[in-house]
Amino acid sequence: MAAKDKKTEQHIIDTAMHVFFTEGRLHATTQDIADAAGVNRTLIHYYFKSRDQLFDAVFEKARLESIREAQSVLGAALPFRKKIEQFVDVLLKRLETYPYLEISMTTSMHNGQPFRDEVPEIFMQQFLQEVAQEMNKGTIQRATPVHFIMNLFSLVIYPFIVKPLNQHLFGLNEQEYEKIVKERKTVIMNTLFN
Amino acid sequence: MAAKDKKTEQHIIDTAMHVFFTEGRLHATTQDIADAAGVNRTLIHYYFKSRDQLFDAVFEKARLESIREAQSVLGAALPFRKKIEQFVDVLLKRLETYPYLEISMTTSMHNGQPFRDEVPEIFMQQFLQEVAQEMNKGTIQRATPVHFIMNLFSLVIYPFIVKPLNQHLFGLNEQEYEKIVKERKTVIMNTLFN
DNA sequence: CCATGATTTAACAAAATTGTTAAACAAAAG
DNA sequence: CTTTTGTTTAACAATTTTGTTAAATCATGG
Repeated sequence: MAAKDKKTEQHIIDTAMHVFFTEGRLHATTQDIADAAGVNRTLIHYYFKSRDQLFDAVFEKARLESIREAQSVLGAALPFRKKIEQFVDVLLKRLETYPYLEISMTTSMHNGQPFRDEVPEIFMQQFLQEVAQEMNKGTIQRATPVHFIMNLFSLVIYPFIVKPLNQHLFGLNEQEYEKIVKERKTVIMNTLFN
Repeated sequence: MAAKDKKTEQHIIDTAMHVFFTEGRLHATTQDIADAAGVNRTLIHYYFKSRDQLFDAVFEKARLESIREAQSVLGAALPFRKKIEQFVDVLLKRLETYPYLEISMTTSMHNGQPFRDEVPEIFMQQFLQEVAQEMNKGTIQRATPVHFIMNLFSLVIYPFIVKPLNQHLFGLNEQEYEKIVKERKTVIMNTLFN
């Protein structure tokens, strides 16, 4: 039953990802996750020895997915602006699925969850060079290249993270916030490019 | 002893804010907080009936501080650009003290922590009008005014939130990240203004 | 100094959570 | 059909956490 094996194991991981990264319940119990997965709590210990090891599996999968996704766009052979546009799309789509992903991973890293792969990603180093070239062309603001990517991530991700806070601050209801979100991509592109 | 009274009560709140918003340990126990405050756990129940009520007090204080700070700058009679510059300074300073503030408040709001004051802030509505005027002048990108403030918050706050994630992604050590942070203000101003 | 409120100590009950074990049951593979 | 593997059930121990209580001690204002 190697097939079903992996299937259930992955189902538990996926459910945990949903609980952590979609619902933002980073300190959900093993029982919570078992319930959400429609599975007995004992089964979680059967596949993952402990809560910590389930965490490890979840974070490793999330990390790999994020990197693969970023790489597939940023590493592609595309005109720079087109590439950024696509990447914004990818990020926005992922945020709909996992609004709490970055926030959770950061919190966890801060509280001792280590990254398995401590090596910086190579594709990112390559992309940084591409950014530098673009700065020389004058299409984007001249600065240390990481700033461009920081700006990109910030502008896309942050408004999703603090949605409830923003709704209160600006006095926006659900629909009004939806409307703003729809405008975001254009605003972001205009902000990033000269 | 009304004086000492409030003193200790505030000390506990301040300590909790430190634990939550500086260290990012949002699910610290009452014992953790008592220890950090150098105080007996029973005393926490003496001042705050329950963990939840301590939470309420902490979040209410954080919220009021944030609003007061924002208001004092954004509500001041200053040229627009100068105002934004000052606000970036204020935000950056606050982030050094409480890097996990926004992230924590958002997570908590999502998990049921309600805002006492559900009324949107008036000063923000006024400031939004100021932003609209500035857009008409052409000094900043033309869009729905909230976008400008979203951009501002995003660009300043997000890189702090995901510092560990960014360090890994870009392969930056502590000093290198410090250097980037120092450059942030200029980059942000250049990004926000045409 | 003494009365009052602040703070600690100790001890405890109740609940929640994690982790373990053994037995039973289900389903699919050989 | 029988063995193996996946899954559930039940019961339990250990730990952590919250919340409560009563008594003792400390500090200070009147």
